[in-house]
Amino acid sequence: MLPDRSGKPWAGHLDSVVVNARIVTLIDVARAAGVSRSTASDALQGSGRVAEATRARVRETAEALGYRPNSAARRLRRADAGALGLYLPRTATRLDYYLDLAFGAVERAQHDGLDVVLLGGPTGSSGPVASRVDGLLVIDPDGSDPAVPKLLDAGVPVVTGERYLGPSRAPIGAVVCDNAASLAAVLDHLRERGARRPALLAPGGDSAWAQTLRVSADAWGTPHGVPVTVRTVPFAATPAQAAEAARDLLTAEPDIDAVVCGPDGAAPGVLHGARALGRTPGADLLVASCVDGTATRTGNPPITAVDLRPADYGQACAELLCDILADRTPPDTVRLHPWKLRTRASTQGGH
Amino acid sequence: MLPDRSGKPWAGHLDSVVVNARIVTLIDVARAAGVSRSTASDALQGSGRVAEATRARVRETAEALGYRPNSAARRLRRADAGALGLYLPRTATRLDYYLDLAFGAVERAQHDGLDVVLLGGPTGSSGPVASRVDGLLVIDPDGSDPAVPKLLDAGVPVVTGERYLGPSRAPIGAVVCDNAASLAAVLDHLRERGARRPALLAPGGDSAWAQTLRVSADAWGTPHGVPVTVRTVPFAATPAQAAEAARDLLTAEPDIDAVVCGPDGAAPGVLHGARALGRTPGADLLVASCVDGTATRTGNPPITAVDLRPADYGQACAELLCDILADRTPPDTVRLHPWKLRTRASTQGGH
DNA sequence: CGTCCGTGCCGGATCGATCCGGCACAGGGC
DNA sequence: GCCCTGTGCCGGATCGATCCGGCACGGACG
Repeated sequence: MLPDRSGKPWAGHLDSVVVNARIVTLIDVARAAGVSRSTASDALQGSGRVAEATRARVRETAEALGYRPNSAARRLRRADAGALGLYLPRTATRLDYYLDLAFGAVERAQHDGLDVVLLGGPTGSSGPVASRVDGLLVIDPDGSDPAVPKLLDAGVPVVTGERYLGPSRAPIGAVVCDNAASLAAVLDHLRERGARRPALLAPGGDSAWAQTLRVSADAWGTPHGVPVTVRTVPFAATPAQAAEAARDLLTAEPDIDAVVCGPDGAAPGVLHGARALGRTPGADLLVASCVDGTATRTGNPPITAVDLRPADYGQACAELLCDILADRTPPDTVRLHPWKLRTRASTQGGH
Repeated sequence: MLPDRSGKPWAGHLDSVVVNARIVTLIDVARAAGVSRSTASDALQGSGRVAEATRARVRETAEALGYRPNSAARRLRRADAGALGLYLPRTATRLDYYLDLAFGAVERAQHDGLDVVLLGGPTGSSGPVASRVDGLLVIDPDGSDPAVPKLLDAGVPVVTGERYLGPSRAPIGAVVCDNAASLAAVLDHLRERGARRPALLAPGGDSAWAQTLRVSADAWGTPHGVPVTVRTVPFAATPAQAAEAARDLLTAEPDIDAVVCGPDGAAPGVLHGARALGRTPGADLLVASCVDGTATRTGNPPITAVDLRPADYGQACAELLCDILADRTPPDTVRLHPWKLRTRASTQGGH
């Protein structure tokens, strides 16, 4: 039996005015415009040799008939998928960051006529991804996530957001942030505001972002002659865990006068834990975060943070992948994404 | 020129061991198994009449050769798209809610072998969606969002999350929450905890959720003989706006002893605004939210809220759409999604 | 006037999987 | 021995857009 291509209850209004509505194909356009399929195709594509008058006529006919190219047919012929896959870490934190990033990627991808397919979590590999997407965006790949190597070996080009530090094949491109520099900027800012004994609640996990933060604290402290106390909390730390870590830290080393935490989600917990010990965030204890987000913007007090500009970041990742797919950029390109320090009341100091 | 289907630098490891690797098609499998294309197809599909021994042999050959069906070809022949579109409101709030929901939808869709395509915001319509997806999920459709009518008229079935109240064609299915009941449950809970003068910071906007909340406050208040003061704040209220609204409200009517706010993002603002007036959230002022989220879970104090269980909600939306597409469920089905009240310290009361 | 070349358009082949009608063969019933 | 039924497999057609080779026509030039 032929697949049902006729009218359905959900058919659009265009169909409801025409009896026995059918999908308009290129052949219909060609017939109506009095040309052949090839000419119609060339006219609409901009390819081939077509007289300007013919091209215009075909375009008008297509418009008038409501012609929509069948994407499956086009993809079959062109041997591409017309879509990018997007893999986000399935962590409980930084969610608004990832959603912003996703929409940024969608915006850039549709600029190149590509869809963005949201890939499932580590659980369901959901079958072969190769023939369904032209390339993959893998965001904040964690070295211990078993899904990442599979994606890197799926047979399509992969661009990562942040570097991939795992053992598998390297991605064909990456967009990275200079996390060492942004952490240094935060520590510089805290020093400027009077902090002498900063500490870092570093995120755990095997992502490049987390690893860089853990390593960079020392790299900043040594030349400044200021040891930075580093304590590791889970990547997706709950506020309760963050609060407990902050209490431990401030109890063990009471002269700590500034706390930098990793993801924005942990910041409210730090505020809470500090207050429980009688400290006043923003005054006798400066607080900052390495990631900006709802929690830092709306904190009480609002929390100084590094704005990674997630929507632009997502755009940049999609742009790099599109550029590589279209041969506008050579493989193995790495691009740098700029960040911005948002100074807020939590590092005001001055007590 | 033929599209390049040969080895590429990003080809997977399977290709790197074979010189001149090619994509394995059904014909290759058929030849290797000593049968015709049709038989190979039937054997792998489970359709047609095929001897069990043959079926097993074909399956093994396919596995051994690493055969992956070309999805474009399959979609062309079967006249389907193999994907669902997901349209999320591009609001600045409730982001984690929507991301959880999206992953829920992805999980359910891949159970039916479907991809989920993330649709862009109201700006870029990104061309015709009809031939790229088999159906659409439109979440929290706002009556004033111009993109929604376009999606409803795109020529594919649409399932909405929450009802669509706009003027356009109705969706073919919907998954709804009983928001009147959940608001009533919150108000009941507050009364039980001693509140006598509750107020609602209702969300603005034309979504069914927002409209229901605004209407339901009166519906609860009248039989209880307790007027519920309703003040409308923007749907995507910033904490600052929420704080200001709370201050206004509590200044104008100082005997208000409980505030219910709409989205979770507004709750911290309410806490802040109340404290600025010398009130103590959780003690002499109860606070609750109609949506659970990071902000309510991690608030200080943690805020009682209605958990809409977004991941399950996304699954339910995808499931309804899949069921309708597969004719397992008749069109125009509406399903009810259960919610749960999370009681937390912000409504402890007892001062 | 004959040849050459460039423009404009067209026909057929192609991508890969699916589906339907039909053929061949074996076995059973009369 | 003949017909009839049913199983197992196959060939061709099909989905719709794209792409390449090639044909026809008209102007230019020697």
